Amino acid sequence: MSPIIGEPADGFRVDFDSNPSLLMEYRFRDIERKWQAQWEARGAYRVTNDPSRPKCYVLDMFPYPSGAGLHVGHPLGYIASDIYSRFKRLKGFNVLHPMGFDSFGLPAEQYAIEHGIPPAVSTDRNIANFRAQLDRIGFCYDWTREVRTSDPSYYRWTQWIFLQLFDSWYDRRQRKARRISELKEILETSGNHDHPCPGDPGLSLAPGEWSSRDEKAREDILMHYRLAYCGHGEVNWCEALGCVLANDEVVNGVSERGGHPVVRRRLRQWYLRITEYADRLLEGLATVDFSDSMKEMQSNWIGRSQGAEVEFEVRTGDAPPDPARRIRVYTTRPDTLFGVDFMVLAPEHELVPSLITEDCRAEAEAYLAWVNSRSERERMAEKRITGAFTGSHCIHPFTGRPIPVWVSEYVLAGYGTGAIMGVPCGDERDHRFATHFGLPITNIIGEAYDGTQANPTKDAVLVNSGFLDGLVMREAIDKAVDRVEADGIGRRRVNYRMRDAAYSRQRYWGEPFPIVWQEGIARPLPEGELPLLLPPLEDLRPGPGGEGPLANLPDWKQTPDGVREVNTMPGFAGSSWYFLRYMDPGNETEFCARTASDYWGQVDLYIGGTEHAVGHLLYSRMWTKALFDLGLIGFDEPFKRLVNQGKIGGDSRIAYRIRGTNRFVSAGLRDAYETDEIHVDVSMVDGIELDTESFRHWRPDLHDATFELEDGKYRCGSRLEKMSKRYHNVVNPDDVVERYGADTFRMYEMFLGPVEQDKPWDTKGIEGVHRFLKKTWRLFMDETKGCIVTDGEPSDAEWKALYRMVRRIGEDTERFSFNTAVSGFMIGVNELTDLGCRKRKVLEPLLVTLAPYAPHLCEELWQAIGHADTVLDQSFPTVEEHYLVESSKAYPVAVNGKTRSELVLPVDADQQTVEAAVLADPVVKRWLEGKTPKKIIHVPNRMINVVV
RNA sequence: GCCUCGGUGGUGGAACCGGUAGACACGCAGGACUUAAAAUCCUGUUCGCCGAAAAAGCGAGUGCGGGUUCGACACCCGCCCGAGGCACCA
Repeated sequence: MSPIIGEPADGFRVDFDSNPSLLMEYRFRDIERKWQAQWEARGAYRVTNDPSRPKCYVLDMFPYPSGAGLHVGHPLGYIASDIYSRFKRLKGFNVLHPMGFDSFGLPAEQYAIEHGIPPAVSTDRNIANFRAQLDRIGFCYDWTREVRTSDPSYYRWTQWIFLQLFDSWYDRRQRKARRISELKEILETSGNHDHPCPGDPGLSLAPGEWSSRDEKAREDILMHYRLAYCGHGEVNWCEALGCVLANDEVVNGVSERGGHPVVRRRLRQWYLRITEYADRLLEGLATVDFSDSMKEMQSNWIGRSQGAEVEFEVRTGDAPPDPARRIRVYTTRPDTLFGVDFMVLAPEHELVPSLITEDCRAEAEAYLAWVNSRSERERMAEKRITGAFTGSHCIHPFTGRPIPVWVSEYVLAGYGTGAIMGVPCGDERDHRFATHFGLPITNIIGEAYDGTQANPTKDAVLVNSGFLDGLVMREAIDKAVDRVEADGIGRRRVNYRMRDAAYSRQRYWGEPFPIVWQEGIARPLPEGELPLLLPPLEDLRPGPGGEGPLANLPDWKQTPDGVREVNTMPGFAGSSWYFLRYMDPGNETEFCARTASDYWGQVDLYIGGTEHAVGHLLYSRMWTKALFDLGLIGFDEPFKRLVNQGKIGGDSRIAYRIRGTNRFVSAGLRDAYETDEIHVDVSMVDGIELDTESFRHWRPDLHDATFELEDGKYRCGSRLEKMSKRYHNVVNPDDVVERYGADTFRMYEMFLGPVEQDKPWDTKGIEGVHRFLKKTWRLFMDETKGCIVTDGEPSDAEWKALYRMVRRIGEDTERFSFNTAVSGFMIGVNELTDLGCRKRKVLEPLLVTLAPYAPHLCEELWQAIGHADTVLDQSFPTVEEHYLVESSKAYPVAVNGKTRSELVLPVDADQQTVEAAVLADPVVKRWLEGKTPKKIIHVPNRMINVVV
């Protein structure tokens, strides 16, 4: 990484307005400052909702305004979307390209606790800093549409949408959300027979039963249907953070942030019933343009599996079978039903205590106690096979064979039914279990099972399988379930890995819930009382009993009508719908007018990182579907096309300190010593050469550092790793913009490689792009003569150079290939330079084409060649194809697939002409060695191949 | 273990549908201009062989091994390596 050292070449400043002759050289700093101010003053990026024009909605994932500010990796996606937006504007679209801030969240709260600065204050400060950094890069955001999730005028509507979800339930028959009032009617007139309760599957309401329940009981039932509901559940409790974490915030049993241990705890929590949307979220992926890996991640997360639930009767000792004590297992392989050799229940399974017999009690209870003593983390990390026999048996429903029932921690209480049937010959894990405990193994797949390893095939032919004998497993699946259903011992069932999303946090810096608890009933605040403001609070420590900091405000918590909910909403609340607010940001009576959302519709292009693959994207997709179901918007997928920008990695520089000394040895010589690695701040290094003076002044402990040089230089080691303060390898865009200009920075970030790809930052290459812009400048301007653009008629060669470039830029920009577009500009400008082209008719369209990439330079030159209007609103040039038509083509001529010669032939030459020309070619003759070719393949406009 | 995406010169990368591999840059080497530097411009730059050199030529070459094809970086089969995601999910 190249350092940003010293003053730039043209360091002195001159007032360009009073001294216009100095504009003859490319003074990017003055030019950029001038046009940023003018665009701002003119409202050049103001967007109106104008239904008479075709729309294009280009959106960046809005940032969390962290205190660290932007590094060079953040703007990558912003630049791509900015270029695309400007390009679409030139193509005649009304482009919505807004920006805002996801400004609620944990870091600001953490910062407040550590430094005593209120989150609202530090957040404002960070936003101001972000805004300044973004502005220097010259983005075309319409800042009048900015949203901040922590602004009351915004979160008022986050609260409002929450209330809509609270007032909705999911009708599985109609596959859509409906209002709670409609549910009440249904329950009242016909009970819940047609609408089983998602939150309480056992609930059965006969017609008429509804009205006989008291209000509390009715509200409890409704709560089990609501899309936003309050429930008690096992949650991921993190003692260190004093809060509950969502499943996707827990990684391997520790918190994603901070890596603190997480344990299971039962708490009252708000949830979003996203599981009801599982199928639609899955199906919606087919209608949307996301990358394969993104779709893959989402469907993995949803984790749909198809199978059957089968009930097994239990026999404990001599007691008669008890229909209430059946074990329900979930399996995706009902075809292996005859291969069941044991049952395994999760230790938490409710039947476990009643299944343990006297003979087995000591051992089984010891096992359960052991499991209970282990944290979730330990259980998940466990690789050994453990378990205990309960002493009870099941009866195989088809063979009557007794099957031993075991308990083991590898079966999860929360997935499926919390019980599985063990089929050792077909399942790897079951096989290990059976072998470990010496259980007999039934083979139902004949030779497909080798006796030592399970075979999970679906293509073997079943044996030992009663009515399934002779069938291929794949086909036996349906047959088995048909029989299970016919015999009334089970049913088809679809299962999901995804859980409902935990929607409350015991935190301060988030949206307060517009809910008041009244004798155990959650009462929504009337719409007119929104927003429910987040009260100012000094002390942000958690409240008592796992409640959030708001519980420390008794006056706020207690209202005449009851007790306020003191939890706040999670980070994803505000970000789940922000793309709608940009459409109608100032609306004080609606979250977004239907006319606005009908006009702008789906986001045509959404750019952001992969890290939001399952969280943010699934939540906002679900919110969109719910709002659509309720008729509040007209589309049910928010993002038509998603592009994931790659991460820009840091290129670290490392110095080697001889152990136990303050002497540093150059990288090439370090093998002679035992050394420790020190990450050196990249701003002190030129290439790999360390500026030893700056290094000495970097930290007090380095003042007396000494160096062992090679060739008079101290060379650093280098390593590619994450761009992070910790490694001192962060490059700030401000520095790059100051040294090379925003236009160079924009184009260089694009030139680095495909946007989707991860790549290291290397400042070295930026010179090439900067040279290109200077070269472009010199097409228009001469240092001594000033503007040198002429009015003559361009030559065919000049037209051709222009249109070839325009065509390429148009195609590349449309398909997001910005790196090749930049190279297309370079080729075009090189050609025009070689041709000495100064013609206005060529150079004007060049400026328009380049404007999305280098807006400041283009606007300046646009003005310099005599325009009073802005280059931003011109039309993208139309390619005059006839200048590009070639009459002849230099064909590569291959003999047996190897290129040997080149022949210039007319493009429309027929086969005979081509063959004659080829055979007459001396090089071809030499390779033929007098033989007659078998065939001459001629692909017009491509190549010629002679087959001997 | 499973899934997805990758692997091309010293470096970043290009080759869009199976048709001249290495565009465009960086770096490096040499040169011009200059008192000098910056800036700018020119030439060369995949590797090996042949050659004093240039030109020309020959051979190899897109992670490895096979295959399909007149022709493969691209398609098929089997591996290796890297990045990311999922993972006792029944």
